[in-house]
Amino acid sequence: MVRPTMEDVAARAGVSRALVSLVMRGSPKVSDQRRNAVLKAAEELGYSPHAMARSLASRTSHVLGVMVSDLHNAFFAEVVDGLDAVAAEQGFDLIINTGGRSPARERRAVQSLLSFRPAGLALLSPVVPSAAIKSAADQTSVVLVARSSRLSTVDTVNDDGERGIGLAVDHLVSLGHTRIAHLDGGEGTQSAPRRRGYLAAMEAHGLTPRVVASEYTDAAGAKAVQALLNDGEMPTALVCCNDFNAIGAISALEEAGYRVPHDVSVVGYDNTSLAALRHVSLTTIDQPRNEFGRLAAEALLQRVRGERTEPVRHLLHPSLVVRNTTATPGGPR
Amino acid sequence: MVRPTMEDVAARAGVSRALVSLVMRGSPKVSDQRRNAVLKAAEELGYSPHAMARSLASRTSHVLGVMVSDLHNAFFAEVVDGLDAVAAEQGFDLIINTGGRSPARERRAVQSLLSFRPAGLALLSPVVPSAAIKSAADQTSVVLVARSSRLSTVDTVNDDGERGIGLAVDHLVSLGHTRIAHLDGGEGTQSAPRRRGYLAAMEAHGLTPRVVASEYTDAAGAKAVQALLNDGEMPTALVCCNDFNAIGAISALEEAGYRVPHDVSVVGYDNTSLAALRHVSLTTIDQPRNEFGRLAAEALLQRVRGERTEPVRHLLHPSLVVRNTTATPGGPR
DNA sequence: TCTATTGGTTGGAGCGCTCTAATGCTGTAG
DNA sequence: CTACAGCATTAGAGCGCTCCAACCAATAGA
Repeated sequence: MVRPTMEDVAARAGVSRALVSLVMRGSPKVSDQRRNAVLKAAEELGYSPHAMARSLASRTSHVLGVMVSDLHNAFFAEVVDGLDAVAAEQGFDLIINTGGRSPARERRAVQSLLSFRPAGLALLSPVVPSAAIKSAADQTSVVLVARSSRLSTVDTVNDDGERGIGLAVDHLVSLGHTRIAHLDGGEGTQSAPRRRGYLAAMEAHGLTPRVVASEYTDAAGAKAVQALLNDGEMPTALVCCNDFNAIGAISALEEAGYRVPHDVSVVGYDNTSLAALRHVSLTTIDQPRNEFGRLAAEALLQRVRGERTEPVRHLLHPSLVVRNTTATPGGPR
Repeated sequence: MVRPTMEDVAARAGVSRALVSLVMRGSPKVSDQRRNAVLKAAEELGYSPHAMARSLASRTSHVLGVMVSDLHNAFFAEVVDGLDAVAAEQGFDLIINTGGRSPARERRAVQSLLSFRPAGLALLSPVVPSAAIKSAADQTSVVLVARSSRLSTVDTVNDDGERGIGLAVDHLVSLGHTRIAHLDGGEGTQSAPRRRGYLAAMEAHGLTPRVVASEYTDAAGAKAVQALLNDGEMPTALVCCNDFNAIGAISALEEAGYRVPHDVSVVGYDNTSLAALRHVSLTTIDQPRNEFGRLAAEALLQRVRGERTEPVRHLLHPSLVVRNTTATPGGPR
């Protein structure tokens, strides 16, 4: 378990430690003969370079830190895929961490990532206060994904939630719906733009909006439908704040004897893997998650390379994914 | 962006670097006066210790590496929660990484984790060949979660899949079912014990087993039901290899006009968050995922502390979660 | 022939920290 | 008044690596 060092490899290959260092970094200015000797010795000893010693000595880092606020949410898995693809392309490694949506734990997670002195830090939908983000940004380049910020030192990558909900409303209107309600995300991070988008789209179509208070869970979606039922008149279409909420809404509708989409159309938001299940087959709004990750990584790497110091604000276009929970009012023709 | 070092803090506090080091490590042998001066200086400078320099100098590590084979699967999120809880308790940090279920990428991920010289390494359901695991185990303590191994140098944490499926069969039999089929996981990691468990349980009850080839996806579950339909006689209950498979099976059953659980009962495996959705409400087998993580972390820390060198093999008891997809044959009374 | 030039190679300093051994400084006992 | 604990504090070496400047052929140009 005691691992060989460069010195050991150098001794075995009969060269200096500096030469081994050059070989390990793939320098061209090494004769083939020596290179092979070094590689052979390294192989025989099972040597692999010590990342920390390397970055300590070079005063540079080839590591990007990623704080995922919620590992349970597959949304972030795809963002990480995008980050990883770009990072790997450019010779960077990712180290990931999670805050479990608890500010305290998240703060610890960010501290822990910073203690590795990463070249950059991606915070995926962080819940820590803005001050904590600022202090991290004083120490390294920071990009925020799925959270906006006015800090001039951080980059951000978000989807255009206003536009996304607009797509949902347009789709329903084009099917002939006029009584379209919105199940609102309440305090959730992205619920404000989504609500704005709903109101704007309804107004643009000359329709009367109806916002029902709800939350980002399936239980909340079901509860909101109960409220709608008690209220009397059921709309012919529901635009939900996210997929979980939509699924809850659908099950409550079905329990109450409504058929989806025959009697009521339902649209979700996020295009989670859930929505694609044939048993669910939810019409929803897709966010380009992989692209989020790619752009976040690129933003970080641009700063690392010193190509840019101005903050960048990416606002990506969501898209509509039509499945089987929307139809013309009165049922599919 | 140029960060202060211990030297800077020492100068500001008017003490030596060694004393700052003692304060940072919470040593008791520092006078309160100096301690406060140091903490104040550190605070003012925004100093935080450099994890790599620290572990380089101390030749020890307070980091556990975690390789998650698939970040998209929420199963692992809970395992990570367990790992994190125990690690944090004992002053260890987690660094996570993912292999995206690709052996090549996974290998890179493990290499990257090893380059940080972690105190231990947890591999969650790795797909790399056993040789790669062995070579990692030569370099640090390794624990495998949701993958078994005969390597004498690694610990393992698994659920007893045989017993889990047994619980499902027992449950169905107690409801009065006799024609119970198993949708098999094919090449999947845990499908062999699950199949064995099914066969053993059926035999124990004196029933005729029926294994249908399938896979760990909802599409495969639906396809297996199609095969069953073409085959003629539909069983009254289905024990599926996992939750996704079960959901696919359910939707295919419903499309074919069967009611679940009225005509056919369905049991999943894994108790994913999916299963708990009211729209799905799937009877399934729960694995103690959080416990997986806790035990994995403890196994690692035992080795780190040198308390144990013999490998440990944890085989945890799964449990049955009854929801709304199982009932007496012919429908709930 | 002598000086540049080039390409391969090396020693040594130093990155930010920890750890050991040694230092200075009380206070108490002999 | 010396001796010796016992404690807080510090200097210095060293962790595994990178980087710089220096070095040493071997070749090219004058």
